[in-house]
Amino acid sequence: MKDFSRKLIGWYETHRRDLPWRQTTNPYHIWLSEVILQQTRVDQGLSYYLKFLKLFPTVHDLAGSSEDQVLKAWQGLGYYSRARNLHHTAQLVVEHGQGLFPMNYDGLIKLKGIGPYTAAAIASFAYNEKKPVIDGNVVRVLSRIYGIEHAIDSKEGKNAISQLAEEMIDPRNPASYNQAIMEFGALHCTPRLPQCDSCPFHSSCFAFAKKRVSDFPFKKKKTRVKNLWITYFHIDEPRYVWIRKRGLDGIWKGLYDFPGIESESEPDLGLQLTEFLKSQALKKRDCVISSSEPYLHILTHRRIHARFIHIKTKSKMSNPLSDWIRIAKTNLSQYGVPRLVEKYLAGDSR
DNA sequence: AAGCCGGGGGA
DNA sequence: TCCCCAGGCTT
Repeated sequence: MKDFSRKLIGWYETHRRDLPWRQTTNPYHIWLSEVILQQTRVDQGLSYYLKFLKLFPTVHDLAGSSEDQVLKAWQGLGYYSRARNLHHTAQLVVEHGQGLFPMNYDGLIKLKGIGPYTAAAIASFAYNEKKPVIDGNVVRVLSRIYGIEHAIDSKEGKNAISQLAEEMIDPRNPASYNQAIMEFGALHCTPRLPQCDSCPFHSSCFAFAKKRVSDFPFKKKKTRVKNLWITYFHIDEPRYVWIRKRGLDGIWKGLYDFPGIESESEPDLGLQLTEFLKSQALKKRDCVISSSEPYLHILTHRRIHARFIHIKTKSKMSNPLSDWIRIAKTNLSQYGVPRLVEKYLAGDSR
């Protein structure tokens, strides 16, 4: 619909925020910004975008770094698979594309970490290809205006939205249209308290006409939260500290933390400490032991109850597990750690 | 289709 | 508290 695009882009031109990734058509810059902004607010991602451009000015710099360096730079932003995929894709682009990104949506979406949204964003912003972006903002705007009565996390809901998005995109200005509809959702047609009174689509919005704005969009499922208890052993030798790299497929994969024990019910701290000391043949009189206050770390799908047991000792561990790493304390800051550990280290790690 | 993956902000 | 954020991957 031509009128929709005209009004939308008109709104955008007067209300748009001045954001650095809107000043460029460089696919590397666009890709970086889009991955950083996946499930992440602009306010939260902006400083990371600037930091990444400074640390890794080109895709060659990113590819030439280590995954650990990328994860360290990503520390605190969450969803760390994004950082691992970013590094992987940078290396692939350098090795198989001479540092050039694929020139269209179909090529982009084959890359790790680039799904339908990100491929459409890069294709439209960098190449002006006519592919509609469908993010949380777009879903909200379209579902309200058209009154989508299907759950947006169902197949029917997704089909309805993507069909509408295809019809609505402005073939003359795909890049501007995509920027505009996302910005409109982010600033005007917000999840709560949208500014319907001053909305340019006031008279053509189904949800507003029916006084059902808060009904759209809706989901069928909500994620449920599981409790997780972690007991960390902060083994503090005079010049060294033990850490471990998190592997497998769980939370914080690729980051570092302390050796520890995880459980889905509340553990017996005294027992865990006793068994730890026994396993390392440590005598209590050879250590200074203190326990941190409990840390409650709230995530979307987890409530993590963490406790840091600080064990100051001059003894060397007699039986470290295979994934433990002994590093100089002065090097600890080079390792990417979860926010939880970062907070502990910044606070009462004495 | 459903589950999993972080961290933070707004109401 | 609850919901959501310029989503994507795995099972």
